[in-house]
Amino acid sequence: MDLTERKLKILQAIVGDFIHSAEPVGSRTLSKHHDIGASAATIRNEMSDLEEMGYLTHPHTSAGRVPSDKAYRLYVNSLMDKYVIPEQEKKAISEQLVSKVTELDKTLSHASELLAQLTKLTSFAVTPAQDENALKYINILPVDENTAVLMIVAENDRVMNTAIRMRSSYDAKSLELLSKVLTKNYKGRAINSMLAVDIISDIHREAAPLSQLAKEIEPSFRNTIENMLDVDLYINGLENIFSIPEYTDLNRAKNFMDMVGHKQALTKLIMDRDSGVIVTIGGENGPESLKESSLITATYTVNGKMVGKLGVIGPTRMRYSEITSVIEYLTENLDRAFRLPEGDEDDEGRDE
Amino acid sequence: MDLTERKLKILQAIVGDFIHSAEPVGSRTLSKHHDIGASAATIRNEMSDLEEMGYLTHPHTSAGRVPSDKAYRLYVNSLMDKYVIPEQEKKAISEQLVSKVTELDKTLSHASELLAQLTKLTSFAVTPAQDENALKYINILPVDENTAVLMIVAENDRVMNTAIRMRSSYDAKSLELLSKVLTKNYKGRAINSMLAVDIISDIHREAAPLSQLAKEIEPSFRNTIENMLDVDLYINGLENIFSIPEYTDLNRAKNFMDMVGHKQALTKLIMDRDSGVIVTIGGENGPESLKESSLITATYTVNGKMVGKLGVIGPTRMRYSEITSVIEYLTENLDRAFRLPEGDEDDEGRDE
DNA sequence: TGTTAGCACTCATATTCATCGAGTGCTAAC
DNA sequence: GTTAGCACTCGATGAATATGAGTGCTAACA
Repeated sequence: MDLTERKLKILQAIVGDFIHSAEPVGSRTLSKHHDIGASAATIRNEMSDLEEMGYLTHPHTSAGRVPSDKAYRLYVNSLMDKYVIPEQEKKAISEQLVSKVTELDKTLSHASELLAQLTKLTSFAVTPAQDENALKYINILPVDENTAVLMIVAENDRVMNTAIRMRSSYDAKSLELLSKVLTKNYKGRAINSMLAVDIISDIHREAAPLSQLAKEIEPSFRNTIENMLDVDLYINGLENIFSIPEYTDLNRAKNFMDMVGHKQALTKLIMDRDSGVIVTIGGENGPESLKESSLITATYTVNGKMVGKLGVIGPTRMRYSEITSVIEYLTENLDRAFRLPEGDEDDEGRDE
Repeated sequence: MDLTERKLKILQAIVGDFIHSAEPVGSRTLSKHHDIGASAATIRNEMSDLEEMGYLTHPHTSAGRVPSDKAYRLYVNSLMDKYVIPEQEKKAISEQLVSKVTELDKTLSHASELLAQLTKLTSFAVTPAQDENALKYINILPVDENTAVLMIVAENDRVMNTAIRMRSSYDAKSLELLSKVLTKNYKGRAINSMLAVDIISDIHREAAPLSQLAKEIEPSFRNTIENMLDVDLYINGLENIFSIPEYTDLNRAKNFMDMVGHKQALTKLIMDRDSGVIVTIGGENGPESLKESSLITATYTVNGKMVGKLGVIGPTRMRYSEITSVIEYLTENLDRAFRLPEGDEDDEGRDE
């Protein structure tokens, strides 16, 4: 069976109506409210065909039709109109996101809030993954008699540090030397590759007198690397799901919260997605807990290098057109906010 | 009217029953299940008195009695039995909380998770406020030609830093000098008092040649101080409220999520509470959004100095005895986990 | 051959009504 | 002061019924 022009028109009308009403769509309503150019009876026949083809389902015999994941997919790919964001909303978004690059975390958390507010869904944002980032600088600084601070700077100037309580007394010169050796050794290496490094033997081989110190530093070093690799996940707008008919069923609401509560799993899921604005619908998401939800994510970049994600999660019946547009516009603004003001550097990722 | 022995007994029975059943308690049920030593009719009379005194209410004429906030308060203060935590649960808690002081954030977030799981309520934890903490060390390190890192260490060895993109070229000597002057000037000052400091004029007065540099550093300095003063709020167990009868009403659930979603307000509310295990019931909480909830918070200390809070939030009908015990035990363990292993320092706060 | 009107049938939802029972408050007797 | 007895209240439960949007099928039509 073919997807004729008319079938597409009907499908589009059904998806569009259902997205706004959350009510199964019947043939008569459709013929009245849309200019299909066919009677209710004809539409009924077409609907029956569409159901056979897997685009529609039937909650029960005497109810109207409801789009399947497959229908939403078709809708998103080719049926939906492009949503045009009103100028005043654009302006509001832009104004909210003016920021300094040093406050990445706050800006991001703010962007997530904004997204929840704009879409009236649950939104999230993850800080950029540092995995592939290169180490740039390692320094261990004496602070007082028994404290030093280990500081690791990545190529993108993200800094992470840990205070170290020194067991034995130490001398500043050794620390300085150790810092130099460490920087020399590991500068340029990807941060995630550092977990596999055995700094104790490396130092032992190269600068045996520093061995003891290296041993003492090692756990903190490892720790700091791990912390650098961690990303944060911000979630906002959980309360919004209560205004969505799909979640008036307590069980559904609970499942939703349960799923969102598993931050680790959610973070991984989000990070593993492709770049750009990506829509996944119901079953396409994989995990059982997301069978009735859709995810829309987008990628933002910091200074053209670090890459993070943000997006929304909601029922499969979602205002796809509007939301993809908003997310896209939001990330464009984030990219701009996260671009270095001037003093660029020896890298790609400059396009304006 | 007096709270006779019998009235107290009845009140205790009602609160105890209601906490577990969530159903209004009637006189007959009470006389059957508890050894009050009076008939249902007598109990009825007493209940009527208790209602008049404000300890009980009536959802409707023909329903049993429900405790008021005032009753819960009396119950918490003097009626409830002390809950004894089973040894095996104690062991489980202790094992979960072994930690290193360097990973305060992770341990805390973990403690919050654990608390949600143990209480089957919504839990939260805030990182310690740094307001009163003293500055110990300021350093601005050259990283490469156009980047430096500003690092501020507090007396308790919490470190915060920001990468600074230098506008003009700078020389390492000046940075070092500036660091020294800054440290000398501000060492020992409370972090929150630093927001009022005008480092530009201070430097101008003391070391005029560094003025230009100070100007360049200033925004980052301010920023870093602000970041140090920020606390994080972890929330867990949001999904738990769906198993609580009080929140099967969608509206209540939404209000709850709304309230928890206002993280700033919630953080402030938590931080402003007194030390120790504190219970506030319904209207005692202040804000309208918490009129039907109770909060239990406790204080943990890091190395006897920094002080943070954690706790749970749930319906006023809460297992107060069990939960206060669990929170108390948990914070004791946290205190232990956050105590420095050895090499103590020149300070108070050592008690074991 | 595709389209349409007509009609019987389905089934979730809303409404009404009676019943049930836990609980109260009051009275009168102990 | 305590208790038994009793009328009364009122939410909850459940059966019976009506409603109506919607379907699928058939037969007529262009």
